[in-house]
Formats: sequence, C-alpha cells, structure tokens
Amino acid sequence: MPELPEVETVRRTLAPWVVGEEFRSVTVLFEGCLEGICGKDLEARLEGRRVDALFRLGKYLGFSLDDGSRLVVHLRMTGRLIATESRDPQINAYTRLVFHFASGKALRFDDLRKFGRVMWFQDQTSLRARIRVGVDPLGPGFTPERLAAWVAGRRRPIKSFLLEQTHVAGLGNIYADEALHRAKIGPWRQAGSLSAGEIEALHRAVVSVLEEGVAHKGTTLRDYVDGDGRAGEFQTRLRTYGREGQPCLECGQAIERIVLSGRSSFYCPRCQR
DNA sequence: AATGGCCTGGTG
DNA sequence: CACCAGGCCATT
Repeated sequence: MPELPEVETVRRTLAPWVVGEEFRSVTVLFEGCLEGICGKDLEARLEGRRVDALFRLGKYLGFSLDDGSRLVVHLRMTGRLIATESRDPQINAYTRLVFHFASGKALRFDDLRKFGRVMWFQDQTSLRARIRVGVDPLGPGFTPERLAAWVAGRRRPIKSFLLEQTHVAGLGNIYADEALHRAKIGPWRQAGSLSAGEIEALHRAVVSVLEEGVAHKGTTLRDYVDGDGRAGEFQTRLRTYGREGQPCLECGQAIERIVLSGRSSFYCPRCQR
C-alpha cells in the first residue's frame, strides 16, 4: 500500500522521465477516478502544458505544470503510475486513465480497487485548500518538540494519531506499526501519555523507518510497484507488520495483533509497552 | 472522535 | 458465500 516511501519512490523513478514532457491528450477509461473535474476538461487543461517538476505531499504525488497549475494523483491502496509509450501503453483490465505526451511517451494509471484519484488544481493555493496535510516527516518541519506539542492532551491511541495525516503526513498502517516497534511503544498507548523520552524515540523511529523504506524502494506486499514497474524490497525487513504469531526479531516473543481505529496493529507484547 | 462508504480480489 | 484488506472523506 503506497505510503510515503512508496510514493517517494514513484516520484523519484518518474521525475527524470516525465519532467519537461508536454501533455498532448488524456484517455479516461474510468471517469470515477477523476475528482473535481471531468475527463474532457482535464484534457483541455493539460494539453500543451509542460511538466516542470514532480512533488510529494504526504502520500499525494503532484505534477507542477508550466502554467502554475497542479495535477495531483493519490494511489490509495492499489494504484500504480507506470511509464510507458503512446504507441503501445499496454492498457489492461485495471487501467483507469492514460496521459499521452507530445514526445510519444505515455503515463498509465492503473488501479484494481478504483480507490485512487486524479485531481487538477488551478494553482498551489487551491491545491492546499483541498489537500490538507501536515508536515513531511522527512523534512525540517518534523521535530521532537513539534511532535510533543501535537500529542499533548490527546487521548486517542498513538497509532491512530500517527495515521492522521493532519500533523505528520505520510505514515500508513505498515510504517506506523514499524515505527512504534522501533520506538518500543505500544500502539494502544494514549498519545498524550508519552514521556519526553518516548517522544524523542518515536520521532527518531519515524524518520529512520521512512528513510529505510525509501532506501529500499518501498514495500511490495501485493500491488505496489514504482514508475518503472519494479517491486520494492522493504517487505523483507518488516519487523511487525503482517507477522502475527511469528517471533519478534528483537526478543523472540510472538508478535500479536489488535484492532485500533478499525485497522490491524501488529506489535511485540514484550518490547512494546 | 468514532463510524460507514468507497471497491474488488483473495481467503477461509 | 461471508469476510477482510485499507486511505481518505463525509457523516454522526
């Protein structure tokens, strides 16, 4: 499931390939993947525009275009953006949309579950009005002090807090569990109950697990691939996620699973308190 | 803050 | 055939 490391990997693989390209047309196979704009209008907005840069906002991937507008894609759970070519974009049963470029390149958006979304914004301001995400945990805005201020007084489980995108943007179910294990904090703990030391440890764990995720080009459990269609490698390094009943790699205790905020949470009952 | 809906393939 | 996976938004 694309979380920060996966979206960042897609951004890095697609950027050198797509920056400088000029949109020619858009083929919409599933109108439902568009949010706030219809296929006809999207094509009109994109035609002739060049891609200046690719950026990431939490789990959103954005294209900065040469007129100041922004094309934004959210892969949700099973979405894929694949670099291909207009002559043979290799459309399949899950292809929802294809962007065609003047050079003959094409960018295919596939999504088995139809949860992914494609949006267009006139400018950065309208984008930020719609995409409300907090600071990037790999950027300078994420500090132990700010983390402490955000969790202060919060009674919900720290795992649920980490899944909110409004303060720290980019963690999903997998990396949140992995970060909590590294920080030795139980996912059920009330966010506001963390000590200064635990907040420091959690901050460090979030940064390190995301950096490692990026270094290993993301986690592929099932659907995720990068812009070149390649799977990630971080799944081999997961310490808790999906490992219920298997021994903790730190202490050997069996990993357990509980449900928080309606989502599975995997943790080590000995290491995490 | 908690819940339901959006989706479909895979599993028990 | 029922149920689960899950990011995000709307609703309660």
